[in-house]
Amino acid sequence: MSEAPVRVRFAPSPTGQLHIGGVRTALYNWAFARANGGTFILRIDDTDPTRSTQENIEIILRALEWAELDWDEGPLVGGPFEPYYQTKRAQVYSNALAVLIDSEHAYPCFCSAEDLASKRESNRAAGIQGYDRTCRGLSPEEARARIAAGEPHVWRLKVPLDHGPVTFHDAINGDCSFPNDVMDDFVLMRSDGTPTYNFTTVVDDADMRITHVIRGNDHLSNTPRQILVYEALGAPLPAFAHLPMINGADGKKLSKRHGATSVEQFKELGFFPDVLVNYLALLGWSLDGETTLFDRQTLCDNFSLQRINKSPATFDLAKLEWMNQRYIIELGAAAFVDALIPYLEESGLATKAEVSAHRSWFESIYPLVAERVKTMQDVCPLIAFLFSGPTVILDEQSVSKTFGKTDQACDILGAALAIIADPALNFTTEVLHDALNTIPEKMGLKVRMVFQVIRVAITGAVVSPPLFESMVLIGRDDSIARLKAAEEYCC
RNA sequence: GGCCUGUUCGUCUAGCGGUUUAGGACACCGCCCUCUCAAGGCGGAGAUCACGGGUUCAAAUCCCGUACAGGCUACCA
Repeated sequence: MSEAPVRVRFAPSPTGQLHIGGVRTALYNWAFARANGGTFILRIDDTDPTRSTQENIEIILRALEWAELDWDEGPLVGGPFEPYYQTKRAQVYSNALAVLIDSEHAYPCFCSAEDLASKRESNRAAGIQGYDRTCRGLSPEEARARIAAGEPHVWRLKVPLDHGPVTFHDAINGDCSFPNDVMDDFVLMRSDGTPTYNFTTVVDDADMRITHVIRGNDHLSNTPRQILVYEALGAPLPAFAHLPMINGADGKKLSKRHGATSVEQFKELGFFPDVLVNYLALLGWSLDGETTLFDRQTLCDNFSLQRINKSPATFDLAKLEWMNQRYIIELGAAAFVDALIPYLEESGLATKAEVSAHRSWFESIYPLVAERVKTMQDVCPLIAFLFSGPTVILDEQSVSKTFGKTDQACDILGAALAIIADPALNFTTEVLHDALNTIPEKMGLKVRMVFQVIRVAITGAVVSPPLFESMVLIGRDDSIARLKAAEEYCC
C-alpha cells in the first residue's frame, strides 16, 4: 500500500431524488476517503439532457448535506478540477475525443438511430452483438467529406479487434473477465455533440485523478468498456469496487412501490442522519459481525473495502426504526427538543418562540416519550394532549374500555378530584403517585382499572405517557378541569 | 438470446478447509418488571449454509454443473 493518496468520488446523475442506494454509495466513498485520509469528491453527472434537472441537483446537494457526508471537492466548495458539473466540462470531453481521433481510437459513424434499431434484430440473429461496425471501414477521406457536408454523425470507440478478454481486479468481486468480442464500438459522442456516460466517466475520473472507483454493482458490466477507454486514452486504471445492490422487501429492485426510498423522505419521517448512516453502513458491510450500533467516527476508523460483501441486501425499515429509537433514547433532552421544533410547528402544537420561552418545560417531555417513539414523527401525536388546555378530546374506544366498563368510573373520578383539588397537596409526581394510590385500596378496586379511568380523563386515551408525570406537565388547574369534564361525561 | 454477478435463520449479517451441536442483531413468541404503552431483564423458536455432483482424512468455506434472482447488452446513467 504505497500508492498515491486516495481520491474517490460520488457521481450522481440528477435524474431524480437521491435514493437509498445512492446515499449508500456516497457513504461508502466518503467513509473510505475518511478511513484513508483521502479526498472525497462530488461530481454531478448530468449528461443526460432529457432527464437531468437543476431542481434535482439541489435536492441531492441538500440530501448529502443533511446526511453530513461532506465533500472535499465539488459543487459549492470548488476544488482544483473545477467545474464539477459534467455539462460544464464540454471542452474537456472534446479535447479527449480529439486525442482519440488523432490516435485513431475513435471514428465517426453516420448510421442513424432508426437504421440501427431496424438492423438490431437481424444482426442479433446473425450473432452480432451491438453495433455492426458498418462505418468503421469508411476511408478517412469519405468520413471527412461527409462530416464537411454536415451529415449527422456520432463518434464511436474503435475497440481493438485483437484485444484479449478485458480482465481487472475488483476489490469486492475479485478477478473479473469479459470476452472482448462482446464489446461493441459504443458511442462516445452523440450526434448533438454531447458525450455519453461511459466516455465522460472515464475522462473525468482520469482527469480528476480518481484512485478508487466505488459504485453500484449495476456498473460492473460497464467497467470493461470503460477500461477500453482508459487504454485508448493511455490513462492509468483506478482500482474498482462494485457494491452489492439494495432491494425492497420483495427482493426486487428498490422503488417507490416499497415506500420511502429517498433521503428527503427519511428526513421527513423523523429519522436522524446518524441513524441512516449507521443503518446504511451495515447494508453490505459489517464492523465485526457483532456490533450494530456505532457512530461515524467508528465507521471512519474501521471502514474497509475488504469487509464489504457481494450479495445484494434487502432494505428493512423495522431495523432502521429500532436504531432510530435507540438513538433517541441516547439523545438527551436538549438535542431532542431542538429536533422536535419543526414537528411541533408543523402540527401546530407550538412555535419555535414558545419552545424557547418554556425550554425546561419542553425538555421535561423528553424522558416521558424517548423510549416510546421510533421516529420524531411519532412524538407529536403522543404529546398532543399536553397542549389542549382544560379539556381534552376523549378517544371513543378508550372511553368505552374504561368509563363504559365500570359503573364506578364516576366515583373514581370524584375521589381523584378530591385528592388533587386539595391545595395542601404538593403537585409532584411522587406525591401524586402516593396520594392517588390510596384510591384502589379504599374502593376495593384494581389499581390498573383506577388509573386507566384517570388516564383517559387526563390524556384522552388508554395509551399514553406516564400518568403522574403528565399531570404535572399539564398542571394542577388543567388536571382538575379535565377530571371535572370527564365526571360530567360519565356521571 | 449473449455476456457478467450473486445465493448462510423472515431480514441485516459473522464465517475466509478442521476451534461450528453455524455466532450476533432486527422482527417474532413466552415469562418477569409495571398506572397504560413502551423501554428493560430473562428465555424460546427460527438456517440440513439454493440444489446436484466432485476435490479432500475433513467443505458453509475449493472446483464444476443446475435452478432462481439481479445487472449489462441505448445516440440512459
